[in-house]
Amino acid sequence: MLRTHTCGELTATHNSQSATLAGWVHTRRDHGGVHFIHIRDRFGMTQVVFEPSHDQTAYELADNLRREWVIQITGIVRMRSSDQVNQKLSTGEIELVAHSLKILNKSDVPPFTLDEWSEPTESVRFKYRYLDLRRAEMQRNFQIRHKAAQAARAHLSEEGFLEIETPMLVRSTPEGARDFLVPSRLNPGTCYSLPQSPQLYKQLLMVSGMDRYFQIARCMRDEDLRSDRQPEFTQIDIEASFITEEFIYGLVERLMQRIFRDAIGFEIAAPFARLTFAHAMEKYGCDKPDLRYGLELADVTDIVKESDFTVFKSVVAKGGMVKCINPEGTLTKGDLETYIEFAKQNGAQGMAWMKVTEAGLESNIVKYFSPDIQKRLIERTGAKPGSTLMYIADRPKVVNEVLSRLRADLARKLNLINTKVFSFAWVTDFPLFEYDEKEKRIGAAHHIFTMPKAEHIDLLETDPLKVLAQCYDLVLNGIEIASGSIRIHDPEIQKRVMKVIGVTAEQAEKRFGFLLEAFRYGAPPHGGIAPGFDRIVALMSGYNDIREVIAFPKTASGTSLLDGCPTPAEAEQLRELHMKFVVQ
RNA sequence: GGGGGUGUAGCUCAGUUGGUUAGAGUACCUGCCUGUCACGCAGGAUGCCGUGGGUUCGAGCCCCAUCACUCCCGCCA
Repeated sequence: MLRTHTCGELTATHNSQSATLAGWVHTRRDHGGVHFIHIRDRFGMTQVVFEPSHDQTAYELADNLRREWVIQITGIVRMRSSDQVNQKLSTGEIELVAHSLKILNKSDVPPFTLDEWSEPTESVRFKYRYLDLRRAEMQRNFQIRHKAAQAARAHLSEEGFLEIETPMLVRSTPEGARDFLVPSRLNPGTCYSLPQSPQLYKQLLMVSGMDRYFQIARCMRDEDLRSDRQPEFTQIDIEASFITEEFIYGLVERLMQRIFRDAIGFEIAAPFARLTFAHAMEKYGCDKPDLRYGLELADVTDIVKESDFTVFKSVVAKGGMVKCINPEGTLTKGDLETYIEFAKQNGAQGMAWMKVTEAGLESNIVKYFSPDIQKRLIERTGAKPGSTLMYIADRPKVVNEVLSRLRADLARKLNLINTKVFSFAWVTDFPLFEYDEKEKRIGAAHHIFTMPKAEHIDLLETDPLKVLAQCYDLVLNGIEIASGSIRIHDPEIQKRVMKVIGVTAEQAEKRFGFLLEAFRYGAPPHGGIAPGFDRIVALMSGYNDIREVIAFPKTASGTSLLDGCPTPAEAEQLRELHMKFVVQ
């Protein structure tokens, strides 16, 4: 061992003992007659003092030290006087008086400083990610990530789940996200694909009688990226047999409690709130509402259609709706102009507003609303004097989209978000199908193996868009962090569902034949869920950007600034793969 | 695929209406200093103003194109 202790370990209890530390030079302070340095490793920092009276050789050598050099120091632990204690360091009560210094490695001048005050941009951080990861903040993030993974493993094991690996080279499926393809050398003209998720394999494991499966699984999707979407990401993939939705809710609530407790010492309350999809859309305008604040939407379609305001009336006449939000807090004329612009940019025709005062409603359109209608509007919205009613009238899709964004923006602007809270909610009772307006046809809302609600199965043929699914999302602070469903294990129901979305038996056979065949050999009822590990760790650590908790992330265009991938393939590689690139 | 933002010293940024030699902080180098801990003080070095083209007597600044990073929409069953 090149050290006797770590850099975060020495305290008053080690006073007068000899110790050897190894680590990086974090800072140096040359006082002429005495040198100080902070030596840093993953575990902390310790102040080292070089005094000529203690060791002339080490003192002179220390003069050459530079930031990020790797050194080994042996010395005596000494108490600092009370006025010299550094409260910010765990080792701040002591310092190491060096009598031997060995330079293990030098360093070029780093491109950015690794202290807590400098904020290099992402491009620089990603290019030198190995240096970025030396920063205390990043070291903390990956400790949290590690603890979260360990907690998930331990908890699921304790609940009887088996961790089983599924293949990375899999069959391409046409549904869902775009696949990454891996050409096969041994089979000219064919490709594997990288898994978008272990979905089909975990269902096969249920047919195999594994009963309870989990995997901390890497998933790859060749889609455009966002700050919360990387081309490869990690899920805590879970599947279980002979269960109902309630089992998943309880399991995941206990799992989340364990992860948050073990990783960041935070106790989260369970059971989590539950909202149906319909309720979420009505009150929040989206299927992943942030419940850290209220600001609920109110549907006033039935009230305003009796007004004389033609803008609202004509929208209602065309089958549209009118909803409003009533933020309390001061909104200036300028703010309202900004929000009208905001609404237009998000697809609305405009935005109407009324100020609520002690005397009633005020705005340039109030004259079109009778006193009775005004009273009913105030009642419906529960609006208090000082708040502002902001209306969007349009097709339901537009109204909800615009108002849910407006809601999020208002909450931020009016400082309504308690950032110390983790607000979990289950969103349930999603529709099984959705109508694709572009393709003019019905498609699966989740995936085609999702089980309809038992009481809605007979609607499959008569009114498929009314069929609700045994399908659930877990939302944390307005971000979807898990999604799952009870699966169809009955071939008859599977056929009926596929018929609704227009998949023929032949097409199904071609795409998922191996799964459907497996299901003919006694598939148990089963279901599962897949919490997004990166998102959970990011939120626990206080970020919205999952790149802060991924060791070597890609840029928004899917490249790596660190190693420069993707790179052109060598002609020889392509020849072996029986491939030719045709680049325009 | 569409829209927005950014690009100036190693790093983070400022740069006015187009006008002389492009600045600051920090990092870096040198010197001084025996109690600092984001040490201090003094001095020094550091620029393809993303790239290419254009307008102009003159461009960091205006115009066009392009690249990179980034955010949003589409996309992500």
